[in-house]
Amino acid sequence: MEETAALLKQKGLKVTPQRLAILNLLKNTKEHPTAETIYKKLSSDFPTMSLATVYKTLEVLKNMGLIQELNVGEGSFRYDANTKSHPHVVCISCGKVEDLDESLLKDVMEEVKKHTDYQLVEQKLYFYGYCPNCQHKITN
Amino acid sequence: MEETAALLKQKGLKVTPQRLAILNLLKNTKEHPTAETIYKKLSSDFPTMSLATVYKTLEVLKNMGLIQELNVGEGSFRYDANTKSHPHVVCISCGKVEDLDESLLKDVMEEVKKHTDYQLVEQKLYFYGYCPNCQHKITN
DNA sequence: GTCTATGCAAATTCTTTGCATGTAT
DNA sequence: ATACATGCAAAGAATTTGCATAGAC
Repeated sequence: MEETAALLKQKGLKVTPQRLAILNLLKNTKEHPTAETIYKKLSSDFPTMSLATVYKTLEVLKNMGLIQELNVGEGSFRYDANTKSHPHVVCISCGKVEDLDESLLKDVMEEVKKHTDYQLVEQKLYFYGYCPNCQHKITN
Repeated sequence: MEETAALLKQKGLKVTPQRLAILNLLKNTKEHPTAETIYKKLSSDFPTMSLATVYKTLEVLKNMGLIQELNVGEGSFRYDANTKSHPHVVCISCGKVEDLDESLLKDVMEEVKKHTDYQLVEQKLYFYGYCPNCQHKITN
């Protein structure tokens, strides 16, 4: 993943092992982890890394537009290397957070613009329900 | 507002001045206040009321389905006496949070169901942009 | 009178900050 | 060599909890 290093450099950021690890982790997961989760996952590779570094790094990456911060309604933030603002589905049984196809947005935005005189620039769409897995559990 | 007392009673809750005040405040505002805001607004009428009581009351009212909790992405929650899950617009200049017409939802949900195998039960839709007021400020 | 709600203070959780040291450039 | 990043510990904000007292029923 030399690509990740290039990304950081391009943004004028120093390339440190911690930054690489955090950004790569986010790029290679679909889990939308929290700062805490990231910290725990990396603590085997970086036993001395502090949670503060995770937060500082996430802040920097967010400001540089390399990641985005999600707020699913839990009281803590989740992070996503997909920076396009795309809709999410949250499983209300197991807590999993998944992406929804972004193609939804166009139609939705059209509709919304009819209903408001705000000049819209962004949106956050969260859908809640039972994932296929949890549907089975409940049925049984 | 004897109606509010009846609502509480009906849910098996004791009717206290604090609960009445909090629920009435939420019913009579379109501002989607935070716990802190509610606390401040009521502190003239209830100088001895504590913030913990506000939080406890909001928790109870939420669990009873009399209010809903919003998470606009600020790190603190807002509260709304309209318990139907309806979309919101947030002004990214002045921070105001307004309701959007709920009629939007039907079409949106139809569309979303085509894109996921989750069994959807709810959604939270937040749109961000500039309110008419702030649009003027920026233009000038 | 009983049982729940309140108010205070302390505790928790998530996140941010200050500062000395370490490290990428 | 310089400037920025890291790690630690302490501070901060939002929220929750424990417990004695007060108040609703």
